[in-house]
Amino acid sequence: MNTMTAAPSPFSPADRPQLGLRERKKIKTREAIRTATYALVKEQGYDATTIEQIAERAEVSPSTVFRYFPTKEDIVITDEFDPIIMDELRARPADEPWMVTLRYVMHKAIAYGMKEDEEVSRLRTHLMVQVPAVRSRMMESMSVTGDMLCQAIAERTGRDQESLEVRVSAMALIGALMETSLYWAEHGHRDEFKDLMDRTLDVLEHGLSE
Amino acid sequence: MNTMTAAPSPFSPADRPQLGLRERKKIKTREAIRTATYALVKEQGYDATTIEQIAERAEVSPSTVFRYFPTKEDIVITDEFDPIIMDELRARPADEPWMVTLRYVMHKAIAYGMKEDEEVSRLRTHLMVQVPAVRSRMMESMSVTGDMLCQAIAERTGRDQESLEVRVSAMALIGALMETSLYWAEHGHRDEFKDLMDRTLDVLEHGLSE
DNA sequence: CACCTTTTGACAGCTACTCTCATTTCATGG
DNA sequence: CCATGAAATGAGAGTAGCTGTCAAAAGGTG
Repeated sequence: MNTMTAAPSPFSPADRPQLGLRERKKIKTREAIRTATYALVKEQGYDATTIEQIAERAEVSPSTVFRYFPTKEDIVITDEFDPIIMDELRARPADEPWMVTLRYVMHKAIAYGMKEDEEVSRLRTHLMVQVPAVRSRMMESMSVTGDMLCQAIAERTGRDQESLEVRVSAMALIGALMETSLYWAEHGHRDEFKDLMDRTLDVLEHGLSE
Repeated sequence: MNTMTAAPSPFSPADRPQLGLRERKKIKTREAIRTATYALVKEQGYDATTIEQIAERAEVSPSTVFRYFPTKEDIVITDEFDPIIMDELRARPADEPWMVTLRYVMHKAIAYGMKEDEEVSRLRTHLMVQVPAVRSRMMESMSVTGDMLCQAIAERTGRDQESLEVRVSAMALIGALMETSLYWAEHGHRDEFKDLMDRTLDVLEHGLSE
């Protein structure tokens, strides 16, 4: 479990005086690297942006960049949603139909993601479409979300978390969400993401038979 | 040249005299690289196997390896199924229920994949579980399959190939198949893959609502 | 055989990423 | 306030995947 503490963005380091100077600096460095990366990527594209450039603009050494993020892709694909989704899932009444819960939680997650920084959300999905490495890494990270979903589904339906059925359900859902994001980005973010999500959930709810 | 033994592909170069020497050599080189890779990976693992070693054993230069395969991962994740699946899909009567068609075609694809070389199939899925890069690349390549599936679904259901609904259906299916493969490998290939596939299709058919 | 095209190998170069080690920066107890 | 230990950083070397170029070799053709 990657409980790396430090819920990322919505709070600035100054808001948490209870943390030591060391911790606050770490958060600041993390944000500096991310900010530098987003800026450079917007200026010159993902591939043309090197770690060295990122390090330079963030005013750290290249070594430090790798200490904070295992890969270059990871710098752009923040996944802070997992714990939020999980909490929201658990907060719903246990007897609520699963699809209702899912729909509700997804709406919440979208709202959260948008509020944070819409432009960043767009850049991220844009990169998912354009840069295969980013898309791949995103899928990888979503499979972690998948494990989490398995747990949630198992809790709700009383089935075994490790059963094929549960795992397939989770992965089908992940794939569908992924494709929804891609669709949104490919169409220039013109649709309301929430509406697309609803249509996606409709498809999953009724099965692929028709 | 140590190939010629256990040719992975159902056709050996010698069987196709209609091709020029040039074409036959290319096929042979391709197979040599694959064979060398599989052997080395089995001996010392994926990460420990370098392109240089592969080139050496296949008796070609490293440059040539990259000419035949864009990435190291691609050497192990053959995807020759797409055209077969597509052909089989088109060969089914147009009024057959979609899920029946899908089930039939998947069975065919599995039978084909197994007959080819069971051990290679196992090694491949094993690598998918163990090596993230391979798993990622596999997903990437499956999204190509996804495009193809969109076309098939659109043809069958009369919907727009580019519609969100069709794309979500395809991607959910892909995700589910992926997870089924992983499940199979993680459980030591003990189950019959065909049975797992049936259970997966059951889940998709009835929707994730329950 | 001569000529053209395709394939190959050798090599140089870039960059993501890893590892090690010395230096600096923060935390803490006296 | 300082001394000691722990953590974070920077510098540098090294690995390996991957790209590009160019000349040599092999295959095809008249």
